Amino acid sequence: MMHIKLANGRKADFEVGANIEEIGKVLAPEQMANALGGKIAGEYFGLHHPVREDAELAILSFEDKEGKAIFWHTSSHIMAQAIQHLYPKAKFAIGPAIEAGFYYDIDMEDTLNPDSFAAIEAEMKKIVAANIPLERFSLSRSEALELVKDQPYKVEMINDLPEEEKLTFYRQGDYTDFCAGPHLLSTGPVKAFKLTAVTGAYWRGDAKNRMLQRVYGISFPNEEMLTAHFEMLEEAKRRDHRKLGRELDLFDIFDEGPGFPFFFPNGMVLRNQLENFWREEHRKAGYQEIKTPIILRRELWENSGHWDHYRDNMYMTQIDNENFAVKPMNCPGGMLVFKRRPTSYKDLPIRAGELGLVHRHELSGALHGLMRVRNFTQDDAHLFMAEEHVQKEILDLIELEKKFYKLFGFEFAVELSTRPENSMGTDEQWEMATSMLQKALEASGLPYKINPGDGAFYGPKIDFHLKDSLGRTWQCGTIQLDMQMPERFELEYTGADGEKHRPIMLHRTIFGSIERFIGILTEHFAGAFPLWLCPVQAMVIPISDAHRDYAKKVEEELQKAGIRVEADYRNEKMNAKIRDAQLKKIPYMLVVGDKEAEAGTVSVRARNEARGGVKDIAACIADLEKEIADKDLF
RNA sequence: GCUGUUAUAGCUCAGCAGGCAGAGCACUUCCUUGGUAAGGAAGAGGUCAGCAGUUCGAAUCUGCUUAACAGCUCCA
Repeated sequence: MMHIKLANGRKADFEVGANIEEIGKVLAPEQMANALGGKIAGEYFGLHHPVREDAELAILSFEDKEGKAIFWHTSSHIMAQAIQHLYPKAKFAIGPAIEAGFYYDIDMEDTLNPDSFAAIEAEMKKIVAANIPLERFSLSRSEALELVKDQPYKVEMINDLPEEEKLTFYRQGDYTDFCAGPHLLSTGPVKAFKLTAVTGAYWRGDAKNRMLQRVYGISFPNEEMLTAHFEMLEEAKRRDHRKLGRELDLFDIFDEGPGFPFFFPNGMVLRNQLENFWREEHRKAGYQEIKTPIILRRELWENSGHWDHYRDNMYMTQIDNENFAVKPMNCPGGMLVFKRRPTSYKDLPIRAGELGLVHRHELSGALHGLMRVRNFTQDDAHLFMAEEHVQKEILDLIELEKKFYKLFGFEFAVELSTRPENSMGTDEQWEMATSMLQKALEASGLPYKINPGDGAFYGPKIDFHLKDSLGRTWQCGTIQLDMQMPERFELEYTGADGEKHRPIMLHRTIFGSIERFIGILTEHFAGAFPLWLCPVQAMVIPISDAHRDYAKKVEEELQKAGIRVEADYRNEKMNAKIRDAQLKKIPYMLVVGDKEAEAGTVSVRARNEARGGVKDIAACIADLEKEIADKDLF
């Protein structure tokens, strides 16, 4: 016998080997109608799973992340079965659950497109209606290879597994898949589903391999949830920074410059506010500011290692028959600034910030609004220090990053990226640099995960990732520890001992790229920026032409106080002016008519309708100034 | 770069299956002078992304190029 305790506190003894479904029926019968699987010691399983020892068990439903994964994984098998029925020659690769939905990678001659979906969905509907049970079984390697002999990708996967690995299969009717699971007990619960896209994806994620067809889908236990999901996607589309950038006249990208964004007057206000704030915070944190050229001689890039490791992404040019390159990173210029004169240990740490415009030749298919462009401004800084400074400097940096993200209300995920394949330096240097970053991360208490092989070619890094409106994450902040550049550029400082020493260098960004950050910011606030960032902070709305002069007076008073104000003198009804200001997401509308003109007041309407009332002009200015100074998030 | 989809007015889109290019919003002018999300009328605006081809005739069919979107790869 074994002892099972449930999350609801109930417990009982069971025969060893009783499965999760049987246990659940005894201990939590009321949950079993919606049960999809179970979780034991952090691992999740299907209801099939036999339990063999004492355990604490949680029953999983669609509400749980793991429950969704089980549901979607089975949905992917249902789709694969339908595709097998319609395209018997299809070769199947992998078909997992993802953060929202599932996909299956398939290799076949027929090319699928969105018009193919209706037939596949109809076939899936039959499979769901038949409520086919899923059966789990294990095979020896030779039996397994015999079973999948017509499926080359499955053969390759089996051959790549270690000899002793248990090979499990799931069978549902006429479809059998080599698969670790877990899965639902049958196909019936997948009541509502939709195929969403078909795209190309390289086998095993390697661009050198064959490209397979990846069919994406999403599924839910009922139609209402499916509808709600697509409504949520519609809402996300309304927040898309590319759309809002055009609508709010902030920025855009034209055919004339793919990946090279334009900023319009409204966008420049936003951008300058961010840069002003950045400068202020960095002054307080002991930074200097520099600016280095965007075109520099080829030899510099050879020296820095960019020529060997980054050449494909660099734009080249010639000046007077000599070779130059447009900078893809700011560091080499920063090195020259450090080297311009001898440095004493007393000067360290030196923190040199640069809002540096870099150009990188990104692949055309990778471009994405402001999030992925070919020229962008990094809020870069290079910190030069002795080894004893390193821990404190990294910790201070982590605090500075947190301060920035907290101000905007961003959630962020932290990763520690380690040595990539194509990189410079010795193993010893990399280990040392990585452990210094990791030590600081541990001390900071921030949760993080390791991202193996994703470091820069010159050193490991701590990355800060922010989410866009669809939940896609983008790297923004980064803290990189570099032991290569100081060596390559022979940087040194004179120590207290009179000897020359090599400084350690940190590269870092907070916004990452101002462009990307503005993209994230736009989606995060759905274009309704906090007051201090708004291109237009207040719109004066005269009710009729008779109030034009008073409106002008209000406009001028606010302008004198440094508030970004406009007035709408168009020959339109007040309602129309309010509507337009509201659509432009202007935070405050100051309506003025006879009453206000007489009393010297304004009638304040807030875009979020949370604040308002009739105020003296002076009181209105004071309130706006306070909110601007507080950088209040409402 | 790769796979799939797409490209019609500043924006959002219609134009069924080849036969004289359309709507709403925005813009200009006129009328209207109004109290918290759209007052009315008229006007102007397009080499249907570009280049070839098929056809008596192409926005519509075919090919190539360019750009965008989704994903892969890559990255801030």
